[in-house]
Amino acid sequence: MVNIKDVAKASGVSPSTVSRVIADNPRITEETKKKVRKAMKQLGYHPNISARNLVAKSTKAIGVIMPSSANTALQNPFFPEILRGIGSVIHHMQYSMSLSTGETEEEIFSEVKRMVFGSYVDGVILLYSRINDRVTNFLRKNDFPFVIVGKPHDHETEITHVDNDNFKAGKEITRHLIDKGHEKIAFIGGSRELFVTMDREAGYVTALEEAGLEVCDEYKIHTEFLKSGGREAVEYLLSLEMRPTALVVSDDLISLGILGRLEEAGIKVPGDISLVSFNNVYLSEITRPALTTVDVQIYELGAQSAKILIEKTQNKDEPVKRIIIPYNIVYRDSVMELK
Amino acid sequence: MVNIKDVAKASGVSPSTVSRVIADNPRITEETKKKVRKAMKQLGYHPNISARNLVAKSTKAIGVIMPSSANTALQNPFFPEILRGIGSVIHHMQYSMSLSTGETEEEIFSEVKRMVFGSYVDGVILLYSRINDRVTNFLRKNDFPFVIVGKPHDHETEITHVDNDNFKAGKEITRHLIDKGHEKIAFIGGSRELFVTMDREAGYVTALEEAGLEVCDEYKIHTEFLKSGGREAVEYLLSLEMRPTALVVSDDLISLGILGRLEEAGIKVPGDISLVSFNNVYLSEITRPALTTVDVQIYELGAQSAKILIEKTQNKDEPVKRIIIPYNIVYRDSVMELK
DNA sequence: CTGTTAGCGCATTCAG
DNA sequence: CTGAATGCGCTAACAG
Repeated sequence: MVNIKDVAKASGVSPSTVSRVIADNPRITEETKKKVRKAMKQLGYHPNISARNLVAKSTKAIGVIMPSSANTALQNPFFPEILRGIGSVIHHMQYSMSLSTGETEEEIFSEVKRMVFGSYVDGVILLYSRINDRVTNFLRKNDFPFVIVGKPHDHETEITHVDNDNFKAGKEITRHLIDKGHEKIAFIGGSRELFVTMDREAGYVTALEEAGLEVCDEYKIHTEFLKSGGREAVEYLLSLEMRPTALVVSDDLISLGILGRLEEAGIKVPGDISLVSFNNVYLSEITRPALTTVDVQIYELGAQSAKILIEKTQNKDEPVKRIIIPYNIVYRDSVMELK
Repeated sequence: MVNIKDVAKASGVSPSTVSRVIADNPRITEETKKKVRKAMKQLGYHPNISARNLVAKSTKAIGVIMPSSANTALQNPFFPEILRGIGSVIHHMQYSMSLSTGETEEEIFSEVKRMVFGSYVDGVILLYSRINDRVTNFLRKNDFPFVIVGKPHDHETEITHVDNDNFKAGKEITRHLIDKGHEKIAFIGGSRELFVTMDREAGYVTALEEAGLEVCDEYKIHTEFLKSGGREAVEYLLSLEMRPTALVVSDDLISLGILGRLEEAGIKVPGDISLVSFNNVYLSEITRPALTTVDVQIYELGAQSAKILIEKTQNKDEPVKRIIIPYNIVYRDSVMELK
């Protein structure tokens, strides 16, 4: 491995000069810079990151923590997309990205500890948010730079996070259904433990109330994320004497399952039941019918969180921030006007 | 930041002893080990990775390179799943995983260079395989440990890779259709540039030939991966005077699109047309109908590639290997017997 | 069984 | 504008 000394020797300068050339230090003559760079190229020199990290006390690397992958949630196209967003800014800032590999909560926690204590990364992005999460608490206690994608469960005002206004989105998309004449509207969401779900549901409830519509608990369904494609949810729904005419579903992937189950039961979407959902992943365009869904700009969610995290790592006393990514509703074919 | 010296001082031994305790060197008394460990805990000591990497000349990190994400291919649930597989073994080997962040081919290439030259990682996993790929050539030229998931386009016998027997799988799944009485079977695949596609297609062709069925070019369709959910593919198919009664589709996600377009056209699956596909991602279970598909064991593909790569990094002259992950066909509801 | 010494490759004082 | 010296935190060779 060719090192800084070799380059120094080859170009007839000292190692420190070479170091300065690497950093493009303005106090070095263009002439010597050229000379040195030529030598670097000839020898095929590339600075060693570990050595550099050691002295710089920074790795220019960001850790990205995925939720524990015990469940199938990870197959949600949401994740590749958010990784793309994160990757984009990380790349352009010349950082690198270290992805969590643990499957259980326990594994993930020990991994984060390694990342933090071992100075693997300068900051961490949490792709989930759980009540009383060990990782979050740990990061806070150690005053380590991190951001959460989504809404933190505790200490919301003390944790930098990037999120959508899920309440408003839930309200608006429900409102859309109401505008189309629907009155019996049910909500199907994932785990109650997720803030996204609850916020969207709260928006749904508010829209109903504001329209003077009845809000009944029978219409609020929570299905284990993705579980058997929402079969029970649909069965339950169909068993109701007052069948809803429209559904607000909190995730496109769940919608896909619902769609299948509905069709199985011979119920047409949007003919018999209208459906709206959230996220606007690629899927929602190719399902039949194509979904009317709120585009939460997943890519942007990732990009912004990376951006703000990097700022934080570079300036420890950046204020706590809360970034709200705007959403917009994509109208497609899963809603029908009720006359 | 508390370092090895502090621990040494606090426990009344030398730094090297502490170092040995960390490595659990058997030549150290249990007694002193205890003493030192206690001090480590008290001080909250954790070894600094960069320093260790510097002397060890190894980072215990693996780079994972995704295909350029200009297209939507990345939204394929295939990727999160293979990352899980890779992550699993990486985690248990106490390695870490660095994910590529570039979007274009160019960006990715420069990133790989950084990884390799900067000693960011000990080895690289390529999640794609392209003809005359710069990254592959670069890695080969520099004799840097890497493995390809899928079949290398060039120098197949010189590149360690892990793959399925896509030819055989293609043949077998087509055979299944034939056994069910189908004779007019079309193939819908992604880009011709991908070996997976071509191998599966070759298997399809062979099955047809072996059964004495006619192989006609009109039945071989290649659609830009995912493009508008395979709309043209379906339109084209329906325009044929000899409409196929069954479809072999090279990817579950494409199948989803096809399913939608077919239904749009009022064609029932499997009633009017049967369909089989590949990968067995979560989707294929919740579509309607659920897909008969070949499970290529994505997770295993990832896990094995990580395993063999780590072996390679630890022993530079591991022989070139080729690992074939067995597939198995999952029979669901998208095929109907033709009488 | 443990301590001393040296050095990994680089960036950064401090001199000049 | 450039060089010499020092240290980042750790491991390994060599003594003892």
